[in-house]
Amino acid sequence: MTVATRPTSSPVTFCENVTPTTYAQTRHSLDHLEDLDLDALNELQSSLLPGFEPCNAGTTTKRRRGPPHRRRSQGHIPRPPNAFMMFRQNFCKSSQFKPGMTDERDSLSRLLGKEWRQLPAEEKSYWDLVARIEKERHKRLYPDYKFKPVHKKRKQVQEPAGSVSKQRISKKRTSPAIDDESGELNFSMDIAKQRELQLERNSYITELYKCGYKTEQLGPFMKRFDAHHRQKALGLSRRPAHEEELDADSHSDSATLFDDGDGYSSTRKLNLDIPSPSGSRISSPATLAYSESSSPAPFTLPTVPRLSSLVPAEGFTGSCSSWGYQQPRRSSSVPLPFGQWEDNLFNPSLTDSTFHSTYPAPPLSPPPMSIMHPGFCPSEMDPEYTPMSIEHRCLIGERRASSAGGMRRSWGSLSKLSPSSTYGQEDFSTNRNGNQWGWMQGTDGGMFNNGELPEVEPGLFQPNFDLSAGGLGLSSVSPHLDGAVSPLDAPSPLDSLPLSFNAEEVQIIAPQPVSPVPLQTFDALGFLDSGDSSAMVDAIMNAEFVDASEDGLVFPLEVTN
DNA sequence: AAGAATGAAAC
DNA sequence: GTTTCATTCTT
Repeated sequence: MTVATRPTSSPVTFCENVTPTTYAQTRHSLDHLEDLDLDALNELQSSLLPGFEPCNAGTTTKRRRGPPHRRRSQGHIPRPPNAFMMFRQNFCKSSQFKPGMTDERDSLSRLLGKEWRQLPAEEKSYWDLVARIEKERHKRLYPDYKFKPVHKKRKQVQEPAGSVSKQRISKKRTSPAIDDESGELNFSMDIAKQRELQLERNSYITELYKCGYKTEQLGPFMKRFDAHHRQKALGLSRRPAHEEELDADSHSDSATLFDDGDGYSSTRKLNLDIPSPSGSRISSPATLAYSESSSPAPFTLPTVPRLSSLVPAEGFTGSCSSWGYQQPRRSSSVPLPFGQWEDNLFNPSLTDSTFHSTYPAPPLSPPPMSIMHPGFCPSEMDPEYTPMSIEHRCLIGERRASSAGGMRRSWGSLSKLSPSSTYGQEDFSTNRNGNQWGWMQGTDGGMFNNGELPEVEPGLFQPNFDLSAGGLGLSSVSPHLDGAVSPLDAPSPLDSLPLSFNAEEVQIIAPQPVSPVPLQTFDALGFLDSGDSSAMVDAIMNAEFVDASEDGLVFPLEVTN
């Protein structure tokens, strides 16, 4: 476990230490690979690549069944891999990666592509060397090999002079995150700003990928991102919801970077994996993802600040009897639905004052980045949010709002909690000011022993996680951190609290593996598509209640009259 | 002859 | 879907 003295926002790369460390010892000049025989090459390669076995050139022996002309059994000889291929293969072989970490191959490829482009020159040259050796080995093993790609007949497309081939345009569109200056970001903004925004946009996309989102799921995220920044740049007041809907639906010339014709609409399709209304219990995929027996964690993600001691800041003269730090967390049960939430968030016709006090609702103005992600319900305490309708409640899934919305984990010192029959002395620690304090969880004031947080909350690693700092009973000093706050660069909560702390008492919890949370929608009855909300409400009200407190199953919506 | 386009390598 | 390189196609 790594212990640091200060929470940092040091960049956490997606795949640290992908390059074997032995490189340093073998950096001597290797200009004469051509002179080495196969044995020498094998030896050299094994010294460079841990786990290297001098089998056939190419790399692994087992290979997926390819097209007939490329079967090993047919005597096909694969090309020698290039540096990137070696890099990628090594990553997949290494303990960092296990099959199943990403559902989608291409997201891994994209991540690795980005990683490769950012790889320090020194590490790149390591992989160049490995690839060179591989090439030489290949030459020794198959002296007569010649790469003979089979060219398909290129179809002749006659274009009128001056027009641009469509093929050419689409060909260059490699990753949505790269080098695309077109799209919605192109409003009146100077070039430098645009570039900066583009970079921000790219890293946002990377964050999403890291958290397991798939390319086709990014549409709503980027839609909000673009809308938010366009608004910011133009300094406009709120843009009517229907206009945004129009933007999304009409594929006009204001296409976004993700608009491939069906970019946004694809996320509107419902992915049904939900409890049946009859109340049969179906385990949530999210629950599975959190369980220990599920597939291995995808990535090592950032660290979490953790306080072992809090004391009021010097000069703080607040009158509250309790103070602390609140960290909103997402419910650990199930993810929020995708797409529908986004698409309806701004629809003013979907408000309903009945649930004013209980449920989060669409914002009146462009949302802070923190709620541009489905998966985080803003606090009902926030004046920015208006009442929420039944429709909205359905949109957040068939759960009580309390479990759908962001929960808050608090810790700090509470005068109302003192050693008693409920909480024993062992539940408290004494800080250096002599104050007793303990951790609390949720809203019930339950405490954990001796300052230990019970578990690492996976939601902390979500890109949608909002590190807003709040003080218990200290609303005046709980700044809401607006803007794109990813766990990677969110300011330490320590920075925004009226607290001082002992540097040596601040620890970093070692990075914990976190499984990607499957994104799903929970439209049990399929009404969202039909738009028949009254039927939906009827059905939900008649649905059997499923008690699932233990294993985090989905609750039917609790309807209050 | 030079530049563009494309296949193949691993997963 | 990734990067790179060898080869082939096009101008």
